[in-house]
Amino acid sequence: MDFKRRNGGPLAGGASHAKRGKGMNDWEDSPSQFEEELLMLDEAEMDSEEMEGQAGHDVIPVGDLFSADLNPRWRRPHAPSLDPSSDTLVFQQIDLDYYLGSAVAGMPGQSQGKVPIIRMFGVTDSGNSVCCHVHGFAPYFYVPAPSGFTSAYLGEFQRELNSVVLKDMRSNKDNISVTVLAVDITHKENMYGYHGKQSLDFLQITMAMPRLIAPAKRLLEQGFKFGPFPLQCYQAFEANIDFEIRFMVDSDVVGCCWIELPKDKYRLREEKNVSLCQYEVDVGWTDLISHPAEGKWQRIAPLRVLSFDIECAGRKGIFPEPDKDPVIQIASMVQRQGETEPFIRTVFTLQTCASIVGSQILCFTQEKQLLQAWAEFLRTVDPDIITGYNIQNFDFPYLLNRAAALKVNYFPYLGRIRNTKSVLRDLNFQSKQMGRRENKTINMEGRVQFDLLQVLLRDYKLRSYSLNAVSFHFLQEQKEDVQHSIITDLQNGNEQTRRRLAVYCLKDAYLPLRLLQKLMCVINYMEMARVTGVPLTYLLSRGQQIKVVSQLLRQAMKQDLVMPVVKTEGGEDYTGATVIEPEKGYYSVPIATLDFSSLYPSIMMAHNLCYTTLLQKGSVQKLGLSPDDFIKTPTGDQFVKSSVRKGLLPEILENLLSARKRAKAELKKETDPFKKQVLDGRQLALKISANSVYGFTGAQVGKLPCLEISQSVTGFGRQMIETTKKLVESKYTLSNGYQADAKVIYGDTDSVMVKLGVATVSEAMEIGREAAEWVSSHFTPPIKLEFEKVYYPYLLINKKRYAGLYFSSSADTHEKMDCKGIETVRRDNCPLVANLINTCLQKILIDRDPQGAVDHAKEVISDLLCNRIDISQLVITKELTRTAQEYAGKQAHVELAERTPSMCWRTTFPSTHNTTWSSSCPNPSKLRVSCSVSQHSHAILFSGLPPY
DNA sequence: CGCCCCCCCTAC
DNA sequence: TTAGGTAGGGGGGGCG
Repeated sequence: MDFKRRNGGPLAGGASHAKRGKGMNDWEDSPSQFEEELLMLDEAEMDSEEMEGQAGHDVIPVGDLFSADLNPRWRRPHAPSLDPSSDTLVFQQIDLDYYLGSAVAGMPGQSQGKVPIIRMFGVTDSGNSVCCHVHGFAPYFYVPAPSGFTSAYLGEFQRELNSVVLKDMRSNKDNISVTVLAVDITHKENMYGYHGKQSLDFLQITMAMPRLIAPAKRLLEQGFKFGPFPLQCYQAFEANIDFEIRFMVDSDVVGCCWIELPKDKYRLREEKNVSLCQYEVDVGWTDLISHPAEGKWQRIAPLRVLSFDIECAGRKGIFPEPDKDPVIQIASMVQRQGETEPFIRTVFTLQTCASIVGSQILCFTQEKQLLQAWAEFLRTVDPDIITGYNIQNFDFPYLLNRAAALKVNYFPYLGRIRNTKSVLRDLNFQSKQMGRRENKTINMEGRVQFDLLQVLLRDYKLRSYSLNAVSFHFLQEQKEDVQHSIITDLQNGNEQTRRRLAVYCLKDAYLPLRLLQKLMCVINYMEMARVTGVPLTYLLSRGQQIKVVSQLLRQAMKQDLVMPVVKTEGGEDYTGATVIEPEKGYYSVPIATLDFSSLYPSIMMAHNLCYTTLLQKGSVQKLGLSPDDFIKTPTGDQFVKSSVRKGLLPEILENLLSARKRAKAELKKETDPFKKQVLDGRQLALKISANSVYGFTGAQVGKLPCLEISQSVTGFGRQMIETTKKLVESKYTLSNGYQADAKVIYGDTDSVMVKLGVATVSEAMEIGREAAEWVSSHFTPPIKLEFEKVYYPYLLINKKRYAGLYFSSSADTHEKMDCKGIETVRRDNCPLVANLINTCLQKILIDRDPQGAVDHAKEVISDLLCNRIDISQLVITKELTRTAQEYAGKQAHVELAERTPSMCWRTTFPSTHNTTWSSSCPNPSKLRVSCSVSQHSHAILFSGLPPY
């Protein structure tokens, strides 16, 4: 039941490793490893292709003029001419938005005034960019028709609603004359609650613009009167759906899918192009074909990914400020998705800079020109995805503010729409998952901003999120060693010192690309977009709920079910899972672990739990249901069986899980590593999506909470883990001929740890498998208990805190030492503690030497108190602390790590809440350390004051 | 010192 | 104008 990918890497921070020790004076001795890499890239290219315009021009001094033709590689491949009467246009859509614009002649939809137009951006197989304007789709929502309503009243309803919405507008700067485009009668059913499948008359109200939906909904809710009907309040349905999602659901488009525009069905813009894309077309919304991401439509277009990093010359000890401190270098690397190396590597520098093999350097004498030229470069390269490290909250805002300060007027046009300025905005995002997070946003139409830091913050739990630490963790590679404090000095030196800075800057642009590739971010995010149906950008800018909403709407539409708008109000929490009281201790016998796979999804499927199957109070009598038609859950809630109506949520879950099975099967067969990656990303996305459905129903401040569902799910779960314990303990007994009475010593939510009383791992595995199968037969499919692993030996410290040697594939050798909840896996302890405990656990579990663990712990602590600890192992974090203080200045919150048993500083970055540890504590009297080993459990405990 | 609450982070 | 859930360990601080 993983809700989040975990940090699966090695224990961070502990290992000591030599850093390239270069001070100001010894930098020129030898090229760094990174420079050698760049050289190799250069040589590889020399071998494989003719060098057209680049050879011999590694350093280009640029005066007042800047030409985009400096390097022919910058441009996208030539776009062959397109004839809409004979050619279809096929592209992978990667971004989708809408705008208000004038209707285009010949396209469907309103012709008067401003109309909403969907815009899709994408790339063809040959790498050409596409901007596609989709016409004729208008926003709408539903309300139940009042009783006695007939089509004769439609006109009156529309006129009256139109008039109240107009009256409600405080200003009408767009000069809107028609707000309600249409009102139609449709047959729909409220998805919330089972009402005997009667479909009712609903009014589908189509508005002229998305932003008119909210006032229309509000006016109808507050009380609306028209014609002969009395004043009444109307409950709105689907009035809170983002317009992009509405369009995608209705046209069966999912994020990052392939779009086909059949010949004769679209128009090519030969003039009046508003975008920088190579093809710009118009199409009616019903004329485009969306291909489900299956078979050949799973492929990914050769997208251009740009990674960049900027350097600024700050003043001593002050965080750079864009109104004062100049941008001195911008390094950029561009790579095609699917290729292994960037084909553009360039640095824009202020003042001269010595050449770097394998990269192109453009030197500027004026900062203004540098910025101008880089913006031009970006528009020429025309990337689909822009990455970097913290570009969202640092590099882009800094560039925009700096360009504004220097009045570089053509700088802030970074999107693909010519006349749309990129503007900086503050965004406050708050969720329970991620806490409160203040972010900045910059609009960049048609390009996906894929800030690697944001990806890592969302998907990985790490001890440190600095680029250096992250690179070391995932790539075993680090940044070029340049202290921020000397950047300005390097800039003010000569072309060699600036060269050193440029190498550093290039590497900071290179590392995000490497990480993106290593973590398969682009592929995994695309697969998530395809599986859940939301645009790629939503995955980084929005929460979890929108993904479920998108799937729910798609499933509901097939059955003419509509989603109500519910007002969000927090209520009482409901009861969750059971954690079996642990029999704490050290077990020198094998402990078998049995798990329910996908527990909550399988409960929802097995018992048909859904909005559409929920029987609200009195429904059983009202609908005259027989006891065979419905079930009563452990929490007393009632749901109709699938024989009466199959729920939407179970359907969604079945689709997700069966698709996951297919993806895993295909993954097994597939030999192409690239396709394998896609499939693996897909199965992961499917698993995560299935797990988030339950959370959605329980999200009380959410789009459609239903506590009857979520509390029934956990209720079944509690019942099941109890039943499992009883079943196992009743069958595996001495009296039934087994070696011992089995005992469930622990269990959490969906698992039981069983002491079977056997001596070997293989026996435990054998009985474990048999027990899992036998217990499964007592539950409704697809609920299934599985044998997962054997721990041997096993140290059970407390609820949610244990460690053991993990056996699953082989009974002969353990795969790892598995630690749960202990200091070794927590990020709020300094690495020293984690390492100490880790070593102690190894001594206890692997060496089976508890006394050795005690001795080791005592030794470390005594070393610590006598200042004998070698702090070199903290060298990485030491550097990070300096970074924090120098970069964040007074903003960096530095406090004594009083609670930690080591001499550490704790440094918290205000922006990321990222905590790092470093160096000696200047006040050892605050130190609080002790170590004791409990006689019963052999557990290492740290508490209280030291024996000094 | 015990008790309660808050905070952080983890296990599911 | 936007946000997935509960259980639970363990440190630390305030309070009586």
